[in-house]
Amino acid sequence: MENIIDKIKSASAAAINNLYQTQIEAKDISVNVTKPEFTGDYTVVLFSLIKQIKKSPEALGNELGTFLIENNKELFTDFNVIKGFLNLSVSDNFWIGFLENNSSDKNFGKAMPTGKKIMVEYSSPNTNKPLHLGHLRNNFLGYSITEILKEAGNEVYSSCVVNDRGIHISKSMIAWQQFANGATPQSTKTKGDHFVGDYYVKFNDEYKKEIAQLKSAGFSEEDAEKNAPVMKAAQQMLLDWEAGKPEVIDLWKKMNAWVYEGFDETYKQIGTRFDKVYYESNTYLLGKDLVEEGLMKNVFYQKEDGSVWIDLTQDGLDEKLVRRKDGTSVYITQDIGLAAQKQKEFGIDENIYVVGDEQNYHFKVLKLICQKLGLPAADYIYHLSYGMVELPSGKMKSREGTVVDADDIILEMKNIARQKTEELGKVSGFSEDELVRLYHVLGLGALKFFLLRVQPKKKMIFNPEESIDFHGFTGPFIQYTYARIQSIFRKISDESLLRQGVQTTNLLPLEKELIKIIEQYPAAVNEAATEHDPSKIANYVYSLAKTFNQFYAELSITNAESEDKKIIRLHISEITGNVIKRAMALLGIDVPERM
RNA sequence: GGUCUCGUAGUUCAAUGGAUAGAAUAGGAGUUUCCUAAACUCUAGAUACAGGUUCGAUCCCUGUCGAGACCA
Repeated sequence: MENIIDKIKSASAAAINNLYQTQIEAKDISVNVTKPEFTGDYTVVLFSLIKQIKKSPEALGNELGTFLIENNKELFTDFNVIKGFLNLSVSDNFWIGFLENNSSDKNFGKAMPTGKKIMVEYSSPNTNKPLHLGHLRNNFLGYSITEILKEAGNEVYSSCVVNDRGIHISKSMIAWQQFANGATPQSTKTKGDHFVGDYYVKFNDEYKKEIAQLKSAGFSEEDAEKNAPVMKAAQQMLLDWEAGKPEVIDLWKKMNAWVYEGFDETYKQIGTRFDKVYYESNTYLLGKDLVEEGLMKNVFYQKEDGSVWIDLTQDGLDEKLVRRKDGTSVYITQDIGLAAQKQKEFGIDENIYVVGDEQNYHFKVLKLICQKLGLPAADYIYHLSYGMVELPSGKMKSREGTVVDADDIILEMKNIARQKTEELGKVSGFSEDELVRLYHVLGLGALKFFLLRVQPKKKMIFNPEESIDFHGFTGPFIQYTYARIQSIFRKISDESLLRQGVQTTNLLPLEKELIKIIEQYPAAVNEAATEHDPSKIANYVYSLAKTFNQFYAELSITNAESEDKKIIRLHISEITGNVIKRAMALLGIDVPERM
């Protein structure tokens, strides 16, 4: 359905066509929401038009305004021209009609199917350490963009590539073998991913110790690093793994299973799920055939030592290695292979990677290579790049113990939710189960909103000293607004009021303001989807909740001055609640009926 | 050294090239016989610097300074 701004654009284009016989496309006309200090609802910016239509902005504005009102009597009631701006007033009837058509539509905002298939790859953890705050940003972004793209009418699959092989895993394995004495997550009552992560840390401690010993025995720094026994053991273990040595494979499976158990618990908490999980241990050999193909097509070339490269200097990048001289592949080779694999398996039109911005260069290269190889959909590889989550002191560093652990922060958020709720004392009559559920919804709502309200590409700062707020531009603020609305509907005795038609013909400013914001919801979803930016939804839903709270504070709903006003305000409340719930769901955030 | 990203109130974030740069938080002052005060109202406070393009620049271009990432 065409929204009001698009309507104004096409009406203006038609009017210009009619008045001046000048072809202007609707999309080239700029229409904004009118600033509150001026009269009107929407503003046509005239400056850009006067080059083609040789008129003064005032004359053009007046002629265009007159024409628009004459020919769209049901839509516009009035206009004024100030400098180069044509301010149009939209009739209350239009808004009331919009409200009647949509107020009880639970699916309001869901776009018509586009027929497009999109894959979103995100999360992609390593199996040697537990998740931290940065991973949460990744997971929330990936989940949210998946839901947003669905809402915008696409068929979306989410996928995850688990980095389950390589030297880092071997390190944890060696440390466990040497120091664990057979301990398990069960025997130590430790969550599996933390358990394995502890041995990764243990490995590094031991490695440092050995380096220090070797150095004091006269080794150079470099030689010490190479010859430390634990490092040599880890490297040997990786070779054994590649050779398929049974006891190594068994240990590897056992330790990965512990990690997966831990991850599953966290994923369940935060609501992450995937349609398809790839394991690098299965995919790391992909792409080898594409190297051959690339050589045949002369996309790649071979150096004298036998290594295979691609020359991207024409595209402003460097030369990139795609196969080592010993025949082993590099990271990007398997990424190319996996991109082709996803394409084959799912027939996707767009391939989105949610990966941190330290890999910007990698994805530029990946896209270029795929394009040059002529892989289908290579043009629609999109790197949804996001900035680091930093502490006030700078980057989180595991070596300095400044990593904010995902499980810890989730637990802390829930505890804050509990504490604040108890202080307010509004939850009498809740069972213990309901309370636990509420703290979960509030704690995760605050955390998710905090991480999603910022544009992905910007790095963000998290200050653990000042815990995440529950007031202002936050998840709980919006959840609270929703709970208030539900409370209204619990109180009204006569449900049939909601099925009655709206009789009012005039809207108060706050009533109209709310309807106007609601009308923009589908456009907001569309914008978030095309820009791959959940923060657009966060900002949108916040402004909706904020405006509703003003409306709620100033106007009485259940005790409205007339029956008609009561009915229309109930309709407004209902659709506001629906939109808040839908928009929050796009961020992966649940809303409580009471809080 | 090369490439890329970012620089907006004390702090954390907004602003398809459009009007007097919005919020939140911290600060100051208020609002509760009536739908949930996790709310609402008022107040004070910012575009790193210098050029350029444009009717108009926080946004585009160039340079400087500052923060970060990647590649050696």
